[in-house]
Formats: sequence, structure tokens, C-alpha cells
Amino acid sequence: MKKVDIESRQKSILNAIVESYVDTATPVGSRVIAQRFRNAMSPATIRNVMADLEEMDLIMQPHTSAGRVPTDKGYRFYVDSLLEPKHLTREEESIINKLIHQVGGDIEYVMQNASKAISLITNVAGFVLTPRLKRSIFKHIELFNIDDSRILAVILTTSGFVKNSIMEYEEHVTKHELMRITEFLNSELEGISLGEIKSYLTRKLLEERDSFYTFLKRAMDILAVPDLFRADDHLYFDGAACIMSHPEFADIKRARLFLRACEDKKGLLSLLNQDMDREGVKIHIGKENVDSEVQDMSIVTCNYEVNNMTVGAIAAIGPTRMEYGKVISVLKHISSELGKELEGLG
Amino acid sequence: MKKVDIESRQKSILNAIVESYVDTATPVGSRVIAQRFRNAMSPATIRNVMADLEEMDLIMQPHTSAGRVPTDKGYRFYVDSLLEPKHLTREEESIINKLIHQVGGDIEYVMQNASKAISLITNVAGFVLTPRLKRSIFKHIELFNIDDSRILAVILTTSGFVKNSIMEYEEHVTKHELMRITEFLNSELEGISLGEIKSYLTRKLLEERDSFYTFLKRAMDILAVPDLFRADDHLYFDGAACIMSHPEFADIKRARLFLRACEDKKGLLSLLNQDMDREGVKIHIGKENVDSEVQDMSIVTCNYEVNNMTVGAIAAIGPTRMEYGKVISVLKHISSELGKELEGLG
DNA sequence: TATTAGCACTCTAACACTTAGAGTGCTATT
DNA sequence: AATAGCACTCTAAGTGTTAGAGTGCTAATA
Repeated sequence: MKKVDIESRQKSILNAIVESYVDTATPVGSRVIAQRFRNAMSPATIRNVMADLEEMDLIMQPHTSAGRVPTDKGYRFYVDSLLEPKHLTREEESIINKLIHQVGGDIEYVMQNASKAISLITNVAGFVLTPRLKRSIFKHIELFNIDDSRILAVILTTSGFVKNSIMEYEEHVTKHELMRITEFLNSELEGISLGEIKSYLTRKLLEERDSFYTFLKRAMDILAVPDLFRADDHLYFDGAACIMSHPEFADIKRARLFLRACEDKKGLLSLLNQDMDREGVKIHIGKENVDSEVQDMSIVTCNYEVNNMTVGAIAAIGPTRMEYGKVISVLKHISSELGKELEGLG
Repeated sequence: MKKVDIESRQKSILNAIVESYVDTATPVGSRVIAQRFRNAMSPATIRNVMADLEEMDLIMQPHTSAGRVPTDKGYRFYVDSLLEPKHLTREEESIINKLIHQVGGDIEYVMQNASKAISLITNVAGFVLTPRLKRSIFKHIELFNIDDSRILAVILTTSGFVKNSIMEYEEHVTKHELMRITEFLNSELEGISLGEIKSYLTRKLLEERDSFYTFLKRAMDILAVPDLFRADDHLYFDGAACIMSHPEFADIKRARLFLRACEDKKGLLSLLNQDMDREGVKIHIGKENVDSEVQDMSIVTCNYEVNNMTVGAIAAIGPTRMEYGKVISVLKHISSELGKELEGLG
């Protein structure tokens, strides 16, 4: 009889348990696993291994006479050590690309379709965070009077986004003065993120003392309109319907809790903003989430880049029993396609 | 014994049935109604009236030994002839106003919060359609080169919205020429809706034949960027969770169908675009909806105005058993507050 | 010594059966 | 015309029963 490394046998059985459970949503018994291995081991042997895995807190039994189900820790081990990358089919890629690169859609449309693409392919709910303007780098500004009391500022960022801001102004600013201010701001603000503009100008204001002060003050007033610093983090959501097909939500109460968590958005927003700083795919399984509302869910996030700068993030959320491999590849793919599309949109 | 107009007694009993059923979600029997009228009539009498109402197809029995439930036709009669306007409480108004007039939010934020306000107060799902730019009236345009090959157009509308559009352009347009084009477009397009600009300029192009042609052609090319004519109709949605508290969705299958209908958006979009043309509240009960997916739901819509022009619409969707009176007043109130807020946002 | 067959035991999910109660329609009475 | 009384119907909830899936333990086996 061939000698098998016990460690590795435990691994492959855990792997089989996770994949079978993800697939069927029913606790998996020793018989099923034995068949999966074409009876290379007897159910009894597998039961022994299962007892070990349960000892290690990687799997558990919902009740005494049921099969095993992976624990959060079990999924974590699976994701970290067993998961092998899963490629998307041509068909799947084509569906995603069609949704994201649809002609004639504005940014909101693209965001909405990206979240729909996530949920459609992964069969869990999808989230997309809009490009964060505050993180975008200032490139160019144009100012002009639209009437006696209002000035329109148009700001371009290096990642290609445009931000408008109208401000009311009591005293009339001459065209000449406006041009000087425009020139000044353009030379001064290059390379600064939109979120930093305010504090940058304030600092500048403290340094300058002479006649330049009034000029600078006025320039700042024009820019410091609340509009520019408004919250620009919005979450697009899709997949409420498809999530309901999972048996974990057969109980309407759990379904409601899940939907409430999705609509609350605050928790997810802060998670995404946090995860955005690290590149690539991040996974939060069950109780690993600090947010108590999603402690029986898993959240997978991925940043996306426009012109090589991270400006936003996308996410998938569903029961801990999800196809992690697939979700990861889908998010990676969509992140990259979304970035490309946004570059094109300008 | 006092003589009572039979017509009016039928009405008041139908009214009682509808209100009791909306309130309790259980088929209402003759005893309950009798108690509602403080036993002014006996259950037996009421049963006779109920038989009449059933004859008229205003109410029905889910099964032989159950109480009565209003039919679509019954709700319609109730809404048209029995419903009395319901005022919002101070508290409710304050919740709505806080949500909509929150400082530091951009348009998307306001839309999202408006839909949340609808669902929060009415306890059914809320929809908000973004301001339709195509319906907005052209007021002013500014054009400038952002680099050698790209021109940024900023269009202002009379309702106060701003629309950006960047276009790629092979040959360089001089600053002087750009100014001439700007002036031309500003004088020419005043009062035209954004949706009509393209056809207007095309018509103009056919009339002109001389040297002006090239100039006009160029102006049009700049404006006719696809971006300007992109789909700008987005639906914001909230209340998936709260809709789940209704017993009609105890069956997960119906819940899924409802969510699918909400996420599909196409049907709702066309309904809203249609309803927008008439002012005020419009109600679609159950089978009155052409869309088969929502034939067991009711949809209530209301347009909203910015600077006295209808630019968008809001809606509530839920089971036919909904508090029509309340939903109507909430939509009216939110429509008006939303309009005000958007005027302020500029 | 590691694996496996056998067996008693446990728990769930499904089904059948029963019953209380809410509600009706009809008929006879006021 | 309105109502009380009554037989009838249907549902929802509770109770028992059973089949079957799965386990852990022990003893046999390679």
C-alpha cells in the first residue's frame, strides 16, 4: 500500500469537502467524498480524517447525524493554500466585456453594468465604488463667469475625470482677474490630489503676507466651494435577486438582514475605502468581518485603476459558501476592463 | 329603523375592507367589519353586502371559508372614489427633509437619499429617476481646448444642470475659431432642448450652402460627440429590505421575482418616462400594469420639477396591498422637496 | 500499524392524521 | 329589511410515525 503524506491527505479531503459543499449546499458525508476519490479510500477512513479536520476547527457538523460543513477557518485555509486559479470561459468574458464596453453609456451606466456583470457571472451580489475624485490628481482648471454672480469651475484630473462646480459670488470678478486666478491655480496645483487642495491653499495663505494675499484669498474662495469637497463615494449595487437563489436565504429573515446590510452601505464603503489602498484581491470570510451584519457573509474586493492610479474598487458579497476561485478571477477581469473603459470615457 | 342609502353603505363597507386588509394583511371577515362599525350592523347583514361586492368583482375570497380581500378593481374604486388625503406627520416630514436637504451631498447622493426616504416612510420600495438632460433647455455653452487634440464642452441648462463632454479632434481648432463657434452656438441654441440640438443643427446645415457651411459643420462636429447624447436615465432604488417585511413575500420565489423586476429597470424606466408627461400622481394597480412581471404589484409615480419644468420622476412600488393614501402624500412631498434641493444644487 | 467492515445509534425531513377555529351561506325569525 | 342560528368548509397548527442519511465505535484485516 502506498504511503501517503498525512498532511497532504487531509488537505485534499478538506479541498474536496469545500468544493462539494460550495457546489451542492448540503453537508457532505464520508460516502460522497469516497466516491469523489473513486473509492481510493473507504468512507470509514475518511471519517477518521474528518474527525481530525473537525478537531482543527476546519469543518463542523450542523447536527450529530449530518455531514460536514467548512468553518470560516476552513474556507480561509482553502482560499490561502488550496485554491487554484480558475479561468473564465470565452463566453463569460464576452458577456462581461459587452456589458462594460457598451457604446453610448455614461459613467453611471458603466458602474451599473459593472455591478451587474459581477453578480451575473459569480451569482452573488456585486458592488462598484465610483472613482474617488478626492484621490484624483489635479491637472487643469478653467474658470469662467456664467453670469454676474456665479462662477463655473471645471477641473480636469490626470486620470481623465472632469469635475464641475458652480459658486455664488457677491462681488463681480473681472474677466481679467479670473484669467490671472486660473493661470495661478494651474501652475500652483499641479500634482496635488483634489482632496488636498483646500489644506494646501490654506497653508499657502498663511505663508504669504503681502499684496498677493488678497489675490490668493479670492482664488481660494472660488475653489473652496463646498461642492468640490462633497461626498463623491457612491456604491452601485446589483444582484439582490440572484442572491435569493442561494438556499442560505430560504429563510426570509436572513434575506432581509442581508438586503439591509447591502442597502446600509456605510460598512461596505469603509471596507472598500480601506481595501483600496492595497492592490489586488482581498477576501473577508464570515466572522473575519468586523461589521456584525455581515459576519455570516464573505466579501471579496478588488481595486481598479485608471491611467495606473487606483481610483476605485469593486466587490462581491454573498454567503461564505461561494465560488471563491471564480469570484476572484471575475473581479480581476472586471477591474481591468472597468479601468480601460473609464480611460476611454475620459 | 333608519333608512340608509344602500350605495353608500356598500361604499363604506368596501372602504372598511380595504383599510382593514391593508392594515392587517389577513382576509377580513364579517365579524371584524361589524366591530369596526361598533356593531351598527350585524355580521349577517354585512355578509349580504359582501356578497353584493363580490358580485361586482370588487372583493374576493382566497378560499371558501376565508374572509374577503379587495380585487384590483376594488383597489381602483377605493383609490378613485373613497380615498381621503392623508397628511404626513411633522416627524415624517422632518425625516424626509433631513434626508433630502443634507449638506455636503452631490446629485447622486440626493437621488439615493430621496429613494431611501420613499421606502422609509411608505414601507414599500422607492425609485428615483435622475433629471433628464435631454429634456432640459439649453442656456449656455463654453468650449475650450484642453490639449492639441481635445476640446471640452461645458453646457448649462435653464434648469441649472451642467453637462460636460470631452471630444477628440484630429486637426487643431484655433482659440479664435473656438470663440466664434462658442458665440454662434450660444446665440443659436437658446431655448432648444438638449435632445433636439442634433436634429436642429442638421436641419440648419441643410439650409446653409455658402462659406458658412464649413464653419457650421465644424461647430456641429464638436457638439455631436456621442457623450452628449448618451443615455442619461438612471434609476436609483431603495427599500429591497423593507419590502421583505410584507407577508406577500414570505415565499422566497415571489421575493425573487419582485427583486428581479426592480433590477431589470427597463419596464420601470419606460413607465416613468411615460408618466412624466402628465403632472401629479399616477397609480397603476396590479393587472393594470402591462408589464407582466409586476402584475401583482402596484406602482405609484409622480413627476418632479426644477424651475417649473418637469425633469424627472419618482415612484413607489409594492404589493397591491399598500397604503395608497400615505404613498400619494409622500410622493407629492418628496417630489416638491427634491425639486427645491436640485434648484439649490445648481 | 493503518485501514476497513459492521453495527448500533441519532437526527432530520417528509408524510399522514387530527383538531380547533374562523368564516361562510342559507333558512327561519323578528 | 335585518338578524340569529346552524350546518358546513377550509386552513393552520400540532402530533406521530417512518425512511434514510450519516455518524462513532469496535473488531477484524492487510
